[in-house]
Amino acid sequence: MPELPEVEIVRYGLNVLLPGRTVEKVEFNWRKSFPNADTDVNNFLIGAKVEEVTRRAKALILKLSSQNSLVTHLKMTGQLVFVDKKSLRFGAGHPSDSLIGKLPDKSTHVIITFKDGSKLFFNDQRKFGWMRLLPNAELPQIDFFKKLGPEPLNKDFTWKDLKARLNHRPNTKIKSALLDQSVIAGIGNIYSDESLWSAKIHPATQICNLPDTKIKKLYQAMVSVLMLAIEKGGSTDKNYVDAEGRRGSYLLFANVFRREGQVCSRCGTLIIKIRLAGRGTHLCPKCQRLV
DNA sequence: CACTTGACCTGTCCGC
DNA sequence: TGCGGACAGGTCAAGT
Repeated sequence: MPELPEVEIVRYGLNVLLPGRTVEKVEFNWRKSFPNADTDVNNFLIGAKVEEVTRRAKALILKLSSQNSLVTHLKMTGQLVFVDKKSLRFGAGHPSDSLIGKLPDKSTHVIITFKDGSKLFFNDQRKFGWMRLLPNAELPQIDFFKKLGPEPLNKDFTWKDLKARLNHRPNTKIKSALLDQSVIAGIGNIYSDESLWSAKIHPATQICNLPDTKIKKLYQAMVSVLMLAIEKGGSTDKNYVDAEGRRGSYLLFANVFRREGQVCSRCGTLIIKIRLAGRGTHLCPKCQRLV
């Protein structure tokens, strides 16, 4: 479930909390979550200082003083939550739905303890997520990063760039293309449905049937949907929380996602849910006509 | 090349 | 109350 806005919020939070802290201890209990943990942790993670937290697509990157990076992908149910020493000891003073004071729990797979006693928890109920320690120089070469398209919120990414990338796949349905990380990086199921509703485009529209005006609208919709989601703390369906264990409220503002059977806020027609690209897909059948 | 299906996992919900 | 099955959605690999 974490898509670009959620991962960006976690990045922002961690980048406030982690830089300057030195790793003292690493515990992990699920090998697939951290496949190269044995070989490199002692050499490049223990004793290293966190310098900066960055993001590419839906991946978080903790830059370390050891010239390595700890890369994390949250996939659908992953969480990366920081807890300071005081909260670890007392746990109190936080809202009842906050995770702080309740960690580790049964979904905790990795615990990083810093020299000052604070901890970073990697939780993942469904165990799809992963952490990997890689030399900085190798980051651009791993498959995951190599094939990614541009960041939609980069200032130099324009609607014409979007058009050029979409035109490489004229016969693809627009929703499939939005979900394809090699076309644009960071969009997932929630924000593709929301962007398409906002631009009044049916998710199954073939790209060759989209005039420039629609692609421009889609570009604008995508950017404003992503920015609104960041402003609202992201979308929490079940699992997503930020770097301090707080949930996001964007789904309260969603127009179609998980709103099948409710009325379209633009025209009053009932929102429907179909299956497309193997995913639940939500749309207004009147606003979003298939051409 | 476009598209679908299955795999990876667990928790929740629905119908019987 | 318990049980089986469908479903949730990010990514990759394999099949149509």
